[in-house]
Amino acid sequence: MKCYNMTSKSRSNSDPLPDPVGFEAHDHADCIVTAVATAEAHCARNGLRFTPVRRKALEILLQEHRALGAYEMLDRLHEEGFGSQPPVAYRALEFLVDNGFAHKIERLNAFVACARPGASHSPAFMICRDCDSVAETHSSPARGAIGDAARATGFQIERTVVEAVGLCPSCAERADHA
Amino acid sequence: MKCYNMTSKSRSNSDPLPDPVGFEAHDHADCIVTAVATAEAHCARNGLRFTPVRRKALEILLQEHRALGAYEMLDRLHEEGFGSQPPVAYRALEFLVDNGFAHKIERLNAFVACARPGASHSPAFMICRDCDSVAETHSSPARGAIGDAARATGFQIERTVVEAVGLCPSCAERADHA
DNA sequence: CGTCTCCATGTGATTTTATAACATTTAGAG
DNA sequence: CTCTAAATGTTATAAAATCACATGGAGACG
Repeated sequence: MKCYNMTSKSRSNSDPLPDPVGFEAHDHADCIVTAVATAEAHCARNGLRFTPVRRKALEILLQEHRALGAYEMLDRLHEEGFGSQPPVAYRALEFLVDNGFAHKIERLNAFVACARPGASHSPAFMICRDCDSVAETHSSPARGAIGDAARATGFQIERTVVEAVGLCPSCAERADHA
Repeated sequence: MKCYNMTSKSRSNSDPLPDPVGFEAHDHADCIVTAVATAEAHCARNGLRFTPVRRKALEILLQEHRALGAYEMLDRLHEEGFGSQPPVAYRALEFLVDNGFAHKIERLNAFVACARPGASHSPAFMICRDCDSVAETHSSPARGAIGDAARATGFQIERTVVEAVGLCPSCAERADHA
């Protein structure tokens, strides 16, 4: 299966794929296998329990390949035979986020699988305001204006939320036509 | 009244002020007057209605000088004689945010008065995970890794959310002692 | 001055997102 | 085998945000 490193909220299977400009095409089935294996190895190394719900939650995020709300995740997990109450989803997602297998998109109150599992990084996201697709890249908080400000004030940065909102290539093109 | 350009969530009047390292001391009463006047002028110039609720909401944010949740704002507005239902607060806050008089801190689901009203800018925030204080600075989205990624992919950035989470100077110092 | 229209305000109701509290189960240590 | 700590499941509730609709006031226009 071919797909693009871009996530779209409400795209049915019959819709055309979004314009891949700048978003690397890759083999999705393979990337799921790889990501799950990476997570499994990380857990084994660190004495973490990669339990069935946690594994399934990660698989769902990878399969969907888009930002999923906690309650959407809950529905999926429940369909798969897990519990039906919010904490089931929130706990699995918390585990994935804490261990770097997924990220929370604050702007959307939603979660995406990490595009670079294993690699320690400060993620940054580009969020399309039109189609809600999300692409992950990385930022260097220490460099740049915020790093300077932190050094100047004595603020110790532990984590950064960097989310750019705008138009993805395909929606920008559509907007131009109108 | 002297205060610091730093906002703290749960600091009673009797608590000592936070360490001002890196946070400019300034005359707070004056900064409120200036900010309100700036907003008023901007509205006059642009045919916007700077109504009583909107003005009061801005004054409250400025006075509090910290990130305020929508429901906290609602309580304050209600105390001042305005309506008691959530839309009252959400609408006033939306107006302030849309016009650059306030910003939403996504990470906290809360709002702060803009520290640079009038000046068009991409705000960035430093949020203390210990005391919830928030300091505003600015970022340059076009430069830096995210700008590069956007250009490379054809993503059009319209707005950025940049929030650094970590320890403010005073909480970092306290942590060192422990 | 009237009146029309648009926007703002106010309210009740509901939806969406997230956490608290506690019982039960299960994996792994010893 | 048993003990312990962590994980799972549940009910209940809190917190954040929006919907839908009635009322009211400011300004445009005649």
